[in-house]
Amino acid sequence: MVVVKMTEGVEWALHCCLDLAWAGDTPVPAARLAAHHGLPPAYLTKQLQALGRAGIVRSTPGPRGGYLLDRPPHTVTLMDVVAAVDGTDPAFRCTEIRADGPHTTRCAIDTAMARADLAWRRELAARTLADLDADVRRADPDAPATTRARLT
Amino acid sequence: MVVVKMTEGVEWALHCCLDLAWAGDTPVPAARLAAHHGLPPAYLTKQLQALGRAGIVRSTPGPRGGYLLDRPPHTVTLMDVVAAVDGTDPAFRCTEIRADGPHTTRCAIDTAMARADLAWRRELAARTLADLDADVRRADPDAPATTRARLT
DNA sequence: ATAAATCTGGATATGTGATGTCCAGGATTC
DNA sequence: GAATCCTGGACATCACATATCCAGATTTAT
Repeated sequence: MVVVKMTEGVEWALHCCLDLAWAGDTPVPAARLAAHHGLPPAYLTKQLQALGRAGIVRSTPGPRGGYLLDRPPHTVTLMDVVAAVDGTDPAFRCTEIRADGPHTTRCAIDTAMARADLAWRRELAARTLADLDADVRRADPDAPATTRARLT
Repeated sequence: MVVVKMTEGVEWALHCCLDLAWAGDTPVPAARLAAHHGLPPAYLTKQLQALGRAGIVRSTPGPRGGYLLDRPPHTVTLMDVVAAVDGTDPAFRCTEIRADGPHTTRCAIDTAMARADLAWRRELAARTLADLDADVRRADPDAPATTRARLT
């Protein structure tokens, strides 16, 4: 059992969420987002659909359609995005099944790993898209406007 | 790119470390450890060798040989074991390479992820084999002695 | 109405890395 | 010298992230 903490798809999804936050209420087609990041459109689509199912993003079909951020940036945590894309995988589960009788208590290793996993999630849940936006503006105040111009 | 992950090998390595702590100064052959957990011996060997290279475990060849824990349990953190088995992988690296000039500052997403990863590692570094031992004894005071008897 | 743009969701291919196996060599004990 | 056990590399296998494709549905624009 490999406990995967994060896939590349999360990184893309986060960048796109930030892009959509900057794009405001102008829908951005998946193809444009993909081109902006130099990503394969067909795969990015999957991440966007996952974000849609999680209620983070909304889509409108047809010409002038595309994706919109469906919640205020300060209400979308990084954990929300990770959960949407990588799934809300069960945390570390110790696979040990010793033949020493019924396990009444949880394996100590399992508990320790779950604690570390929780610390990781807590950190991700403590930061939102608005925080990322603030970080970017601090380093490069023009980035949001530039991105918006490129995407809309 | 899968960023941070944990392999099944870590779980096995941790169990074996605890087993060796209980076995005291009696060497335990890899084959016996594997049988005790119902694991493929040839693969467990790899984890044990990794632990050896990290200085967590020591081995003696020949009859009556096997593996020994090479450090006091309270000096071996879970992070040590994870690093030994899964490698000290570089933390999350944002792969984004936009064509908008040289990146002087680190990507905001990268920073946020690194922070979460650090929280995870810190939690693992805060717990040692001795802590696990204490947890197990609290739940089942006989477990260490039982395991020791089975392995030596 | 018709055409164009865009999303939806499933089927499927590809590639990487974890998992698992095997073997020839060397060290140690008896 | 024989048996036990570790070492390290080469190799096979398998799961899953990554990537692609396509037939349908939905909306906008003319």
